[in-house]
Amino acid sequence: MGTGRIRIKDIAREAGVSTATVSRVLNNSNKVTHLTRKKVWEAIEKLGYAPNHVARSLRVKRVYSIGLIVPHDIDYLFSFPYFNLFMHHLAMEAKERGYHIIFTTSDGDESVRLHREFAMRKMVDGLVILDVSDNDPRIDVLDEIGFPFVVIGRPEHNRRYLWVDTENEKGAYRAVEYLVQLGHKRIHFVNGPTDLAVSRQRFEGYLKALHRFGLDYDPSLVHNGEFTEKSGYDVTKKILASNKVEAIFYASDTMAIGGMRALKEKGFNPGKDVSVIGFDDIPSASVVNPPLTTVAQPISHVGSWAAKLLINRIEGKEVSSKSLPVKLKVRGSTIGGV
Amino acid sequence: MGTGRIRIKDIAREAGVSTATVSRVLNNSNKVTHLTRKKVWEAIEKLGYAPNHVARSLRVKRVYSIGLIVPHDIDYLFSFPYFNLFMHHLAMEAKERGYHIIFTTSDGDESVRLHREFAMRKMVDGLVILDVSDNDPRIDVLDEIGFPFVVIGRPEHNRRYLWVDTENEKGAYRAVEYLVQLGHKRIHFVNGPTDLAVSRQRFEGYLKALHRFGLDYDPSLVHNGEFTEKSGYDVTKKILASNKVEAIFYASDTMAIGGMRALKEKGFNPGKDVSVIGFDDIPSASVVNPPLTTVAQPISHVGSWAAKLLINRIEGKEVSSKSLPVKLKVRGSTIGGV
DNA sequence: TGGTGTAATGTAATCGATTACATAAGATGA
DNA sequence: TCATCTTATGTAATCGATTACATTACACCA
Repeated sequence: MGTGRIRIKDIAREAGVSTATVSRVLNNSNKVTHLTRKKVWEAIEKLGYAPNHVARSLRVKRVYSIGLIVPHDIDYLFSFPYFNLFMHHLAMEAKERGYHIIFTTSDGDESVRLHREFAMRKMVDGLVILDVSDNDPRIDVLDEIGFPFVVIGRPEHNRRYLWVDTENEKGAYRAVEYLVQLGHKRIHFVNGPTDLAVSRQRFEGYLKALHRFGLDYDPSLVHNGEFTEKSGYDVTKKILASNKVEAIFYASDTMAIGGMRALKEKGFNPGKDVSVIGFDDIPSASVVNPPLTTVAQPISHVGSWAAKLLINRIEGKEVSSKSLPVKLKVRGSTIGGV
Repeated sequence: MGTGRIRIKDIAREAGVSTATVSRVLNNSNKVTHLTRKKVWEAIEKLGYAPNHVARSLRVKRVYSIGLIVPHDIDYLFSFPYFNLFMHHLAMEAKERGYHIIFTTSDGDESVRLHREFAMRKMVDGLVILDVSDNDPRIDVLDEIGFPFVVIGRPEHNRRYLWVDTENEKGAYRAVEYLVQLGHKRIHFVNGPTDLAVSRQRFEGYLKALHRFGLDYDPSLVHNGEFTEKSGYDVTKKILASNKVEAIFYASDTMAIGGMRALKEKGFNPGKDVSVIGFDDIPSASVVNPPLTTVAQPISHVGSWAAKLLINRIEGKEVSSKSLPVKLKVRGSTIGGV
C-alpha cells in the first residue's frame, strides 16, 4: 500500500529507533540486534518503504549504473551484429552486480561532448565505448578526467586501457585457411573501413593466412567498404565488373549478404560455383539462401565480460583486458558446405 | 582540465557570487544580470565544472530518465521485431526532451518486483511496459503507486491507461484482403499465443476480412504458436501433414521464415505454388529467399511516440494514447509478387 | 526628499539517505 | 564494587545541488 512517500525517518519513528539504525538494517550492517532488525523490517513491510535511490547515490557517491552511448545512424545500428544480444548480456551481468545500464544515442558530432558530460556530471559510474577508432577523442577525454571505461575492440597496440575484444585476426585467418583448404587460390577480401582497428586486424589475419599457405598477396583482391548490406552489394558489383571470382571473404555478414545478392544477379550460385564467407554470425546468416558460412563472434560473452571488467575497475579491483575466441561455422555458401 | 571534483561552491567563490546565483545561471533563470552571467560562465569554463546530476535530481525530485525492463529470454529478444530500432527511437526522442533510458533485463518471475522497485525507489520518472499480457500485474502495481507508465500494445479494452499501439487488426485485415485478391480461398493463419492482445487483435482482423469477402471461417485453419522461427517451422510441418495449403498468413516474420523453411523442405515453392505473408517487416524479411511479403509495423514511430507520451505524462501535460498505421509490403513470397 | 515598487542577489533550509563520532548499556575481570 | 572494554544505538554532519524567503540597491514618481 506504499505510495512511495515514505522516508527513512518514518520507518525510524514507526520502529522506535533512529534513522541510522534503519540504514544499518537496510545495508546489512552486522552491528544490529536481531530484535531491532525484526522491528525495523516490520515497519518497512507495514509502511511499504523502499529507500530513495538518488539520495543514497548522492551520499555514497556511486549511482550503480554504467553508460552506453550509441551512435544513432541507422547503418551502424544494423551493422553491429546482435546489438541487442550484446546489450542484454551487458545488462544481465551488470544486474548481477547491482548495476544497470543507462542508454542514450548520439550523432557523431556530439558523441565526445556526451561522453564527457556523462562522466563529469557523474551520471554513471563508468562507460562502455563502442565502435572505437584510432585516436578516439572519447578515450582522451575520459583518460584526462580519470573516469572508468571499457572499450569494445582494440584500436591501438600502444595504448593502455581496458578492452574486450574478439580474435579478429585469428578469425580472418581461419576463414582464409578454410577457403584454401577448399582449393581456392584467388581469395577476394571485402574489408571494412580502413580507419577501424577491426579492419586492420582482419586484414592482418588475411595476410598471415595467405603467407602461411604460400599464396601471393595481390592488392587488387582487397577492397574496403562499409559494414553494410548496400556496400557489400556495391563492392561486389565492382569486383564482378573487372575480375573473375572464385572465393570472397567479407569482413561482415551484412556485407556478405549484400554481396551474395550481387553475385546471384550476375548469375553466380554461391556455394556451387563461388565460395562466400562472412564474419559475425548475425541472426540472418542462417536464414539467407544459401545459409552463410561465417566466422561467429561470441557477442554475448563480449557483453558480459565488458560489464564484469568495467564494474571491477569501478570497484577498484584487479582487472585485465580480455580477448574472446571466434569460431568458423560452415554452412551452405562455401563450395562443399552444408 | 576539470577533474570533476569542482562543486558549485567553487564556482561561486571564483566568480565572487553566491551559489544561488550560479544555480540561476545554470538553469537560465532570467533574473541574472548579463555581467554576472558572464562572470559565472567564465568561472565555469576556467575550472571545468559540470553540475552533479544526482544532487540536482534529489532536489528537483526528477531523475530525467525513463525505465525499460526487458525480459531476457532469448525468444522474446529476437521475436520483438527491430528491438533496437524501437529502443533507439525511444532514446532519441527522450534525449530531445532531456531524458535518457535506464535499461535492465529481468526473467519472468522477478519482473513485477523489478518494476515496483524502479518506481518506489524513484530510479526513473516513468516506465515503458513491453510485451504486455491480459491482467498484467505490473500495471496493477504501478497504478496502485500512481507511477507514470506507457504500455506498448493494448491488452484490454476496458482498462484506462496510456498506450502506443499499431493497427494490428487492420494489418491482419489487409494481409487477408490481399491474399483474397490473389484468388486464395483457404487461408491458413498461424497466430501467436492466445493470451496476448496482439494475437487477439490480429485474429479479429483475419475474421473481419474473411467475413467481408464472403469466406467461411474454418477453425481448423487457425493455429496458435509462439512468435519464433522454430514455432513457425513446427506449426507449418503440422499443417502440411494434414492439409492442402495454398496460402498462409503468419502473425510474425520470424514465424513466416520458419514456415517457409518447412514449406521448402516439403517441396513447396513460396511465391510460386503457395503464398506466404508475414507481419512486422523485420530486417531479415527482405533478405530471405524469396523476400517476404509482410505487414510492416512502424516500429521507430512506436519508439518515439512512447517516449513523447510518457514524458508528457511525467511532466503533467495532456496526453492521449496513439495507434500507429501499418502498411502491406508486397514482395516475392506471395504468388504474383515481386 | 522620501516612499514605493522592482530587479538582482544572498542566506539558509531542503531533498533523503549514509556514516563519523558520541554515548549508553552490558559484559568482564580484578 | 568499580574500572574497563565491547557492542548497540543515537546525534548530527554530510553528499551537492535548488529554491523559498530575506535583503539590498536602485529607479521612479509625487
